[in-house]
Amino acid sequence: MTGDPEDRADAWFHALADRTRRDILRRVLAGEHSVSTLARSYDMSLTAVQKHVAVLEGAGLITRRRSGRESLASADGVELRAVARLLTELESHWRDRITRIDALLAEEGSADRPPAAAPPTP
Amino acid sequence: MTGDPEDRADAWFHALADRTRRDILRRVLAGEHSVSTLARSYDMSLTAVQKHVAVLEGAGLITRRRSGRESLASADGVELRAVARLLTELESHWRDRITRIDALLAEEGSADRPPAAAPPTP
DNA sequence: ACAACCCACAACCACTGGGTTGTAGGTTCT
DNA sequence: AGAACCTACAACCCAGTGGTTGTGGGTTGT
Repeated sequence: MTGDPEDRADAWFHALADRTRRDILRRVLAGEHSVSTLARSYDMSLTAVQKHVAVLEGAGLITRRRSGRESLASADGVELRAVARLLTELESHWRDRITRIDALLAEEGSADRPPAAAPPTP
Repeated sequence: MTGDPEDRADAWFHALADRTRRDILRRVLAGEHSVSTLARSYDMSLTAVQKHVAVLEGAGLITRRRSGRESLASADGVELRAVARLLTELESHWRDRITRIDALLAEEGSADRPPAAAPPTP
């Protein structure tokens, strides 16, 4: 993990950009699952599922602990909230524009119809 | 666009999984930009930027309109909110688990220390 | 001790993704 | 008309991704 926000975002979105991984994430968010248990749900080899789990783990979206011969994957929603927050920050660029446009319109409006009492520039 | 939610999610996250595309999205959310204007900001060919814009458009994250010889890209935050909503839905799996665990703990607690007055099963 | 099971890892393969260059067509400006 | 500009598209290259099989090692149950 490099710590660079852009790298983290790359890892997050890349991990989420596969439907199998999203499904694994759903299951794991609902409770701990072993890799082989997860693998039984998909029409692919165990190794493939292993790799998907590794990608999710590398992105910090899930964690694993060993219990005897099996490796249990679990996840909390905290990291997902971080991803959602990033999207909200992106969206704020748009909201900024909207408020900027509103400000312009208001200014224009006041230019067309100047205040009756005091002039705007003291 | 297939309309299948999983396909849409694939497209969304894949589009967001590239820092150049995220940056383009930021700029475009802040206001309309032509493709060549965008291209000037990056150390890559115009064609590469064109492709990035096409991916974002394919994912429904931005739209384009032609104005004379240039193609202006713009975006609103609505689609991004949809992505964030999807993440929140994923996270809800986790919250469900937490509330389930809380319920179990509460049940256990009441079994250890049953109510003094009325029995729980009427 | 042995079989059955779960996992890790290496090697390989087909396909996609991000990047390039080159060519060509429509627009704007002078 | 001609130059400069913006975009579109095809063809290609290389790296990475998602998938496979095979091997091997630790764990559990009989």
